[in-house]
Amino acid sequence: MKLKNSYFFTLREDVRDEDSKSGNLLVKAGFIKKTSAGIYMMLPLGLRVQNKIENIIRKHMNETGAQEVKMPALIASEYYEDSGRLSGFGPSIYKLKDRNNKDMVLGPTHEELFAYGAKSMIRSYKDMPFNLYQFQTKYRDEPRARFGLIRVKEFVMKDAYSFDADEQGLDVSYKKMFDTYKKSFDEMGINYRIVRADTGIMGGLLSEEFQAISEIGEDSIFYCDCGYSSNLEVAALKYIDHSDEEEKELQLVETPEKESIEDVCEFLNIDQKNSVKALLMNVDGEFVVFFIRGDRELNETKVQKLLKANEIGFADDSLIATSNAIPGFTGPIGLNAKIVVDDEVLAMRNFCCGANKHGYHYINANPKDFKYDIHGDIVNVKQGDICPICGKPLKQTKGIEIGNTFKLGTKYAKAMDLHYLNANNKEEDVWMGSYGIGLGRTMAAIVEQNNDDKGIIWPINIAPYHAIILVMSSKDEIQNKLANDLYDQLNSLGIECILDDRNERPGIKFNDADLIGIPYRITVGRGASENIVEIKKRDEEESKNLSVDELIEFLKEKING
RNA sequence: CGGGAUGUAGCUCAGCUUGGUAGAGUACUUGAUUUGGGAUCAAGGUGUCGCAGGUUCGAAUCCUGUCAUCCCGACCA
Repeated sequence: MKLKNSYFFTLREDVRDEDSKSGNLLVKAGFIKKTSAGIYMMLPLGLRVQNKIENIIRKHMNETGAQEVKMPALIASEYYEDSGRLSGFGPSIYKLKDRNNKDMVLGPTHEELFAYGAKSMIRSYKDMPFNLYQFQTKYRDEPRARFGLIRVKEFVMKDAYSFDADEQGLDVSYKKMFDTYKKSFDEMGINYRIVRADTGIMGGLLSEEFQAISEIGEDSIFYCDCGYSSNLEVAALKYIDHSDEEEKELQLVETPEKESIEDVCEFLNIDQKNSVKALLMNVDGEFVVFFIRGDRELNETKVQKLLKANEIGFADDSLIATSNAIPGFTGPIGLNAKIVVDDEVLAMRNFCCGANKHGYHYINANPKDFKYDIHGDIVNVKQGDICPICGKPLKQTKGIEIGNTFKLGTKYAKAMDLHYLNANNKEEDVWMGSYGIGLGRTMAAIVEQNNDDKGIIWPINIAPYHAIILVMSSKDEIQNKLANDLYDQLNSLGIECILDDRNERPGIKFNDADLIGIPYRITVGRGASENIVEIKKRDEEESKNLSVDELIEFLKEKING
């Protein structure tokens, strides 16, 4: 790309409506441009990066024998009705009607169509395994788009689907995709971590996420040196068992006007870890009171699973009034409501809790003092908790989910009637796996991880171009000729180049080169008459002067290996 | 959808409290001097002040509504 006559622009100042580092840098550097919230144009540089990411994934996918296809994005609603996900996705799915009033959707993900497609192929167990994938635009009406390309309403996803005759087969197919993802993200130079996650709307048996480590990540990740790694939403709590402690006598104490757990504990001079708090919740319209340790938070994902619930919110006054619960003073002892208690509470002894009497709490309460309906792990782990595998303290970080792998099992096969005949002439369900990578999100995550105050620093394998040649004085014949010759020569060697031949001052060219983050910068200036040019890596301070021949050898070595 | 904030030139913003008819920087055009880290001088073009209604002799400014965008929460690649 020669900049002089190209569609190329950069912005000097931060843009107002992009707060995330990556969003701001990608817009400033002219890789993307927003058209509305969560919807972006891919400009030439941005598209090149996305294509590089795509090609790395494609290469590794093809190596596994997976076959590339392309499904439509515009899909008749009936496919999603069959799987039950039309309602499952709720308002996140874009719905529209065609001229004949037929219900259509813009595909948010493609399990249904792939299952439908697979039906044409699968008759017998001999027809499997196989794996299909595509790069396709997905549409999701996100409740809130944010962070530039990280959470958007329209994005390109690589999605793959494996089809196997049984669970053992699925395990093999799954492992293949898992390894493919590792190879792909390694090649892109991403700092990521693989974590156990919730299966969510996808359903199925197992979900693992590839999380790019980043401050702005929307997911909390807990991990341990022993190899344990989990998303907060499913991270199991390893609590300390106090059940061997001697039980003291239950005692009612006055706690006037002390409603929050902080106030109560401070007033009674008790550690919050020795208290139990109540959460008065509305679970699909039913009043449920949860009891957890005073310093903990309820984990909605765990609750949804435990209670097989959809909607969880705080209970309003009318719902609370169906019981004898008193907000601020609710406790499990003598409470007439549906009670769900965290397992950790059952292992606590002599704790403080509400007395269901205005202005009073109990101290030295114990599990034997109350009844409950359901118990389970329903809280978030937090810093200071220990690893459920090895018992060492857990570490915490934040991640951007760039890829996800699911063992779906037979859920979609059952819903979509995807069956085959086994060796005994018996009909069986097909075992599916699904595997996604968000391309734009991956691009954004890489920018989040690779930048400085001057701009982006692309890893070489996904940089839009390998090198940028700056002509210091574009009116100088010798410099121009040298730069143009070099440009042609490098490109012919497979070293992708930008030639900055604009009639701009050096400072502008240096700054733009830094902003767009091209790995190698070649400056053609003073030394041009002696065939000497300067080369500098984007992420290093020092530059060095080389003859043109030396430069070509150097870059051939670095880039073509 | 709940909470907070912001909409004025291509971009970043001032002006609004106290109404009087539109500003700066940057970018852009032309010329000159410049040319190894965002030049200098001179001349020049640039706006439905987000939109709609209201108050007023008069609204960017006050009031009402509405739309858009960002941030904090529930969702996900």
